[in-house]
Amino acid sequence: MADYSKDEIKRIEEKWRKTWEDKKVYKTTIDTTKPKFYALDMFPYPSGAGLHVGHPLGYIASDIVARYKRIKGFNVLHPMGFDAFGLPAEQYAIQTGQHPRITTEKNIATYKKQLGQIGFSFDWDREVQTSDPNYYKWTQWIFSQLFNSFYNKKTDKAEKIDTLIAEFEKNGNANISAVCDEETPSFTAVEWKAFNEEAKENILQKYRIAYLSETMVNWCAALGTVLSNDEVKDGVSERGGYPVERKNMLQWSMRITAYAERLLKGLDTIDWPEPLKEMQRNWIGKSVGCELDFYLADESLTPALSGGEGAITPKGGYQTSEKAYWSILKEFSKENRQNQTETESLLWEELRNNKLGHKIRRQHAIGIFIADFVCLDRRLVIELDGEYHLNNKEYDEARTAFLKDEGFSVIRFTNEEVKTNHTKVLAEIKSVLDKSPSIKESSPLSSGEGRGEAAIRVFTTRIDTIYGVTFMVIAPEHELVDKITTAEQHAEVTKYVEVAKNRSERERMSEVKRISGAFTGAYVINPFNNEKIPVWIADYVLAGYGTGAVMAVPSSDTRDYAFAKHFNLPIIDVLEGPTSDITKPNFEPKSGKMINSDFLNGLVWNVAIEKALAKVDELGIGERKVNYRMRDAIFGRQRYWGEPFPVYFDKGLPKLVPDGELPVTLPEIDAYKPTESGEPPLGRAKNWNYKGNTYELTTMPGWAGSSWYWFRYMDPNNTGEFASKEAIAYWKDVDLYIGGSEHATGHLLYSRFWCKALKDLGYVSSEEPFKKLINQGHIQGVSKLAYRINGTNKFVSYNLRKEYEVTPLHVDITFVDGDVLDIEKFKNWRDDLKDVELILEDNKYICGSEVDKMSKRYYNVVNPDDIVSNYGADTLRLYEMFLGPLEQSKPWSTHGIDGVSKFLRRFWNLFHDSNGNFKVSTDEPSREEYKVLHKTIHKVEEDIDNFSFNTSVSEFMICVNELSSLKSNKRAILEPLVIALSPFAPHIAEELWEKLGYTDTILNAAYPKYDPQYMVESSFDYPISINGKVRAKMNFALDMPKEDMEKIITASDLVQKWTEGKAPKKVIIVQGKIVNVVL
RNA sequence: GCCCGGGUGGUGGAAUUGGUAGACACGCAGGACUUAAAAUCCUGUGGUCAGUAAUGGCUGUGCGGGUUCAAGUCCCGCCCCGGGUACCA
Repeated sequence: MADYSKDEIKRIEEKWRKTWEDKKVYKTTIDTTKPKFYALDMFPYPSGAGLHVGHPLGYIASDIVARYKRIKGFNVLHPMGFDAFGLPAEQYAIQTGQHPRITTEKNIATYKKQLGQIGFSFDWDREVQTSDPNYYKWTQWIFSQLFNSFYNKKTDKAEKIDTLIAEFEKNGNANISAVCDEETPSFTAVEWKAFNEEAKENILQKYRIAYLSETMVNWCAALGTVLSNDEVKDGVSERGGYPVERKNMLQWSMRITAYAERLLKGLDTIDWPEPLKEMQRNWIGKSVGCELDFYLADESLTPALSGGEGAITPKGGYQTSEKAYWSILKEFSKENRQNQTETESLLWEELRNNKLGHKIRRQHAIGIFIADFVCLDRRLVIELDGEYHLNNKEYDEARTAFLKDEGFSVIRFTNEEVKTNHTKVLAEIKSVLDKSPSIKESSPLSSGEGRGEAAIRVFTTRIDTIYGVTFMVIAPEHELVDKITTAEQHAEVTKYVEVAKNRSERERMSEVKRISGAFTGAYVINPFNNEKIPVWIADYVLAGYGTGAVMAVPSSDTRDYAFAKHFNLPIIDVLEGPTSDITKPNFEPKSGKMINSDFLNGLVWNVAIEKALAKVDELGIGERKVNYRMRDAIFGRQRYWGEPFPVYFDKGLPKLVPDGELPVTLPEIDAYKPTESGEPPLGRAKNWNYKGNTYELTTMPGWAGSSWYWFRYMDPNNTGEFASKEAIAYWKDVDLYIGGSEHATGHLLYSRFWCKALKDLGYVSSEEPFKKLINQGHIQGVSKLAYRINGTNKFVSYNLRKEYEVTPLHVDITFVDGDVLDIEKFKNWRDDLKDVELILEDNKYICGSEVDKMSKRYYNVVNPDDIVSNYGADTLRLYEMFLGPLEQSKPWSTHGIDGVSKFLRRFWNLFHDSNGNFKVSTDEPSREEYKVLHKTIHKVEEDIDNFSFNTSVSEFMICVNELSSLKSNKRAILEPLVIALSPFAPHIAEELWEKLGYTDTILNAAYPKYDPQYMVESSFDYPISINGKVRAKMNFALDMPKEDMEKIITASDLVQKWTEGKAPKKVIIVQGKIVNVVL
């Protein structure tokens, strides 16, 4: 009676989804008696558009694997959740005032309803939402862990910052090998102890894995926030396509660069698609080379040594502070100058304006300290011991030691001395000054010691080509540009720097590569051959990579070549060989032997590099250096809808909210916009503070919550830990992860980073989070187009459009049947279409088609719900798998969905007689029937293991076709078959399983065992090919000796016909495969 | 430009270590059932030539070469499409 009709399908599927839910058949618990399997999908961001047919593609695949592994005896973890923080909900909030939480909750409800119709075996009790305070409590906690960690290069892992502080107290930072900012100053234990809290924290920020720093960020004014590098594509924001500019801001960052090497190496240990690994490798961008100094030629040094504003390096000029501290010290010294003590004022009046014949500066930063008075020319510091100094002997000693190190001598006077006897004080100062040598006279460049101070450092991976260097190029932003530019070139250089600065990133990228640059007038000396080479600036050299300076070798670098050609600079060949000529299209920069290269002549590139490196060492002008393209990840966003930081500011210093007081929940605010004063939206929150201290006002970026969520699924309701030790020990890592490749350099990189950091800190055991990863392809939408004749309200049918100037309009695909437009629906769609005139062909309006991203704005979204209501969930599941290989992108079309729908009906019919009554026979099946069954079991198993779901669906179809023609309805065949099909089409399988008399869910059945004995054949139909072309078939026993076969074949009519009686040259017999007769 | 993928019938796509190219499905054509349609079932279906037909020949996996008894699969040289990335020294 029960036909597998549309209504019946609906009844069956709804019945089972309800039963599964009621019985909680997907509930997963730790079971140490079974091996675990963790099948994970990339959790979705719940957008307002709901699910389209592209979303379930990966979910279906992972669900098949999850169900398959379960019936194979694994304890399967297969969860789902939502990446619920994000920009769209917030943009919507800005426009409408609706709280992003409400938008998000609504969207999640839609997603869950849609997902619930497809029969996924998700354990919804483990659902996570990143915007849930119970979840982001732990995101904040992880942030705190990273804030409290640094990267120890010796142990090659992250460690607690406390151990670093202990080391500072013991030995300063001299012996420490830790990842830190390049500009971190060195200090001794004594100095460390002398630092005030602020200075200490400033140092620690240079080591922390989560840290605050002044950095160049991608600022998107339209979105009112900064974006990470992976969120910027082609100079515009990935979301929305708004312009992005570079801007210096105080920002939270994550020191992912500390993990660059491990992130790179780890790729070799995981089973991911090669293109994706390649993307990560490129993103990390490791290049091995060396840094070396090119000294400025003598005439270029003059301005450098004149002192004053033209000083070339911090140590040689008036800017004697540590660069990293300059911004802080500057403020202090300014303040000090305004609040001078009486004694200081007194002395200053006598020292200023060269009164003693020497230029004296007051409150001047040297290194990390501020000296009261200093004469830079004579390297003398004059200190007054005020109240502060008097009470801190240790501090004074540390200062003196430090200043001596910097080459300064220090004389001290007490306040008393200055007040009571200042003539004597002045006389003493003058005599010391007069006695000290002027540094102008002892040029730092003539002694080996100071030489490095007047050099430009370059990074190169091709030190072997150093004899081909004919000029140097530095970035327009390079710090030495002002210092080395000669007076004659000053105007030109300044102009170029201005132009380069004002060209936005977008312009730089979209522009056709235009060669531009300017000569600075300065020269440097090639340390290998003492050649004098000019220094240019050009924007093809990036300030942010390497040292911001390159040694240009136009004969082996195409950019240098183009530059040299454009500005008519010399070119020296250093490579010889057929592919070593840069002007030829087959140029290969690493081919050929060195020429014109002195002691490197005749060597190949890699040998030459080693020799040249040895020379660099010998000269002491540089060292081997590994550079990474990857930058630290910006971690703050000026947005509302994200995780608040567990950070508050106490006297300007960032402090963590104690773990026990987490989460810091997102406050309610009146509008989701920046404040009038330009603070992030959180600045609007009323009475939102930590014990009176202001909280950090930015929120975490979208990737924060997704960088660890797979751990939370292991133990989602734990209130004491992000996941229990037991759960982490059991579930470990993800065995199969399915999702899109668009997350290659975002989510997938950050997740690996956090996983490694959590491992270093002892919280998890896996170095890599996702052992096996598959990128499902994108299902594209097929848009339908109508053609409006320009300047009219007429539309012309597809094939007639060529005769007019037309503009295509995306038409809602629900108005189109095949290619034919439903004119009525079209006209009623929008007001502006009410009165349009349609030019028809054959009385029809034919639409054009185009493959686009499936998106609301193209009106081409196909909803899985519609497919489910028309065909059922099982058909949707099978069809999406049958579409083609999982990894492949393809446009959606429902052509062929009838095929899988028909297959299910035929499968159903195997269990039913022509009246629709359930009827299976208990007779013993024939060998042939067994063969069909076992062939299917085997092939399907193999296909699932290879994630080749389309071919496994084919195999099921073949199986059903064969069983149908055998009219087989044997229980011994059908029962195992239902189990094998159940991962693909769980509803129909469960229904038939019940009809077969089982009361427990099919999920608890055991996968049928493949028995190869049914595959064993005694004979084989050999294709007989003559000269490689198959002409006939002959049946032979598989164990027949080749010689016997050859005799029969040679004697056969067929062969006789082709050989015309002559003996064949050769007969090749591949047992069980093919026979080839060669004439 | 560079780095990955990939090019197979009208369409989506199959093809272990080289071993019967086009599985499976859609579409199309013909037939059965039906008053009719839908549904279902059966048959055929790469192209081409010969033949009433059974059948047989030639040709065929982007293009041009090569290796091999045998090439969609391996090698060399090109063309085209998709994705990623971009002055990274």
